[in-house]
Amino acid sequence: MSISSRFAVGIHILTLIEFNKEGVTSSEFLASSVNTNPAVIRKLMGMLKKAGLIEVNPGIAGAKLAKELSDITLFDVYKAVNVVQEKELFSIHETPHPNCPVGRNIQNTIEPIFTAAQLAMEKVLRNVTLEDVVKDIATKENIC
Amino acid sequence: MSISSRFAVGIHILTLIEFNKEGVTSSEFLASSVNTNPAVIRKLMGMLKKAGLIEVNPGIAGAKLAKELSDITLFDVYKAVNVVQEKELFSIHETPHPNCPVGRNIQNTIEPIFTAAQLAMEKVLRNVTLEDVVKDIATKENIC
DNA sequence: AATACATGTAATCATAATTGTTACAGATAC
DNA sequence: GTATCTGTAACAATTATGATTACATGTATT
Repeated sequence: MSISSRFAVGIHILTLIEFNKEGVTSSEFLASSVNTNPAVIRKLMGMLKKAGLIEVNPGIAGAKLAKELSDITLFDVYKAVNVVQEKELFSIHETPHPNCPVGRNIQNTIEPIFTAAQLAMEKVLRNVTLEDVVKDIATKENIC
Repeated sequence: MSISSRFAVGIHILTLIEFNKEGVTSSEFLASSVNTNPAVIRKLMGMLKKAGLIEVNPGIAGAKLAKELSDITLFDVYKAVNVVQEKELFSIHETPHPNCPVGRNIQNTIEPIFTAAQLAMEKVLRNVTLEDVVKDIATKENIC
């Protein structure tokens, strides 16, 4: 099991909008860089727009960032593209048998541990911004 | 997307083996508590056995723990039941376009961040043992 | 040996999520 | 009005999950 690549593609989209900020960043342009279908990109753009991360309008070509680079964390993107729900990174079997001491308690015992693990993962994402990503790529391209 | 309930069920199995340590813990008995099919349990028992967490033998009813409770972490169970591969909690789109500065760098830039997030999650699992789980349930049952 | 019962394992199925594809409606600019 | 873009829905291919059935294999008991 893996978390959907919508997350990675969402980061790609936002990063490329920044790199191409002087130009027009259409869904087709983005799709070419990501190597996927423009409709896939437009669906993701809709999610990013709904989350207030980009500005994009019907009929008008190109998307723009709606916030400062340093003000968008990877956690924001992660939430925007809806890859993992709150407290649902781990799934727990639904109906264990209530006549068994383990069966009737396992869910309540495990749930806070799973939630803590999920939060620890998400904390890492909160501590990385798009600015970090853009700068890292700029460094790799020697254009810093 | 959620991580397979094999993980939660694996914890359930090991915990119930401990609670029933005076008796015979067969796949049918476990299946009844988990509320699933015995064949599902036997498949998981095979994984737990392969990881050295339980002892179980063909033809002989019942499974036993192969280690001390305090010596089995939830991370051990997580690895045993094979729910998430190393560095693969997050998936990254495979073939971005190499002619684009973002396309040719995004994978290498994102991968260490994703790995760090996965490791943070797994660290929480490493710090919880089956003993913790068993004691928590015992407390809830007022049999501590 | 024969029987009963357990584990080990493969095949199959229903369901759900993901990703890509096509198509088209609606909005904008020229 | 035409061209171009976004927004969105419908559909298909692929994959993972979890349940189910069936049966081979191993052990204990009689």
